[in-house]
Amino acid sequence: MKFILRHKLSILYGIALAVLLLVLKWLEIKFIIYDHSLEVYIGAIALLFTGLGIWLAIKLTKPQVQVVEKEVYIHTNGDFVFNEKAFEKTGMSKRELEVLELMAKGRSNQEIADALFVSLNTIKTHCSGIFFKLEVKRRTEAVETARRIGLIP
Amino acid sequence: MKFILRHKLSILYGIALAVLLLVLKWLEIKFIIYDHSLEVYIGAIALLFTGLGIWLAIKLTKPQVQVVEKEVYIHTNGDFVFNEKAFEKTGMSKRELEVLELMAKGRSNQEIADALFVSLNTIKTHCSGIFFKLEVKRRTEAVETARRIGLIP
DNA sequence: ATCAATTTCACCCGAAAGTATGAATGTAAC
DNA sequence: GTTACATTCATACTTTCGGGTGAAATTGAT
Repeated sequence: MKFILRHKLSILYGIALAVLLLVLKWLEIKFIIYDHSLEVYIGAIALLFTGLGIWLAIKLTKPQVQVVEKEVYIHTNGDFVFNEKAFEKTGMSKRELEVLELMAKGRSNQEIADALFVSLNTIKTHCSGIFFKLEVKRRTEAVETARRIGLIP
Repeated sequence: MKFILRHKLSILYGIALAVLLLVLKWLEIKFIIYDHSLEVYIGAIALLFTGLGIWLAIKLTKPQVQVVEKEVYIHTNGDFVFNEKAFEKTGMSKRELEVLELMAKGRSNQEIADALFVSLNTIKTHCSGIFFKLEVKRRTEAVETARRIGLIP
């Protein structure tokens, strides 16, 4: 079942191809066996596969994604308010947020590990998750982004 | 979310393998029908016109553009005032402040070097100076301290 | 119960950051 | 002119960070 779901597109293409081959065979019988002109057959093939090509191209070409940045101004009256919506949009976990907070305070991974009573490797894993979800490459960048979208003061 | 992160490469390998299998299957089909010259001819026609169809579709259809709106949060807490007194107390130079500002934006040393048209080593030297004068050990800590004492927004 | 996500941890490796030291400029002050 | 400091750059070395992978335990929801 999972296999079917996962290969939905491939299966669809496979079925389409099979149907096409059937049509081909049918055309062959109709035009060759009854000795009508070969050229009509070839023409039909050409037309059919031109259509297939067009269909394939339309189906398979990815639509170009144009990202339009919509600026959202947030008024902060000095006090920090946690942006719940932004947090959910990132898909970050509670633990990752904890790590992020300590990160923003300038703590090293080792210090964060000690503070949360877990191993250094665990913190590294959390960091990777944070960077991926915030779409950044470095911890300083992560802190900047997190501050901008209202995850940390 | 984490699943994708963890198996990014594996998924790519999977796709590559799938493509390879497809190619193999295609070759098989090609050689099975090899001994029927008419069918080879028909196949060539089919292939040719499929290509034509694809070409036509790509050439003639206007590129479909999918617009994705991305919200960019901007805090309008604009009441940042540079703390001149704190700045002088640190004994930092103008150049070091420049570096600090870029550092706070999450830039890497190399990126800062490129932005200021100096070498990476120079930036490292400046960083050392900044850390010494702010009495910190890491760049994230430096950013936190600088923000706290009012050197950067 | 089982399935997905979370949290935890480990290992390897390469890249980036940071330390230490020395040195060549340029510039402003004394 | 020399003293002091800012700016620039280099080399060598250590530490930290981050990517990629695999895996076990736990939790939460259906």
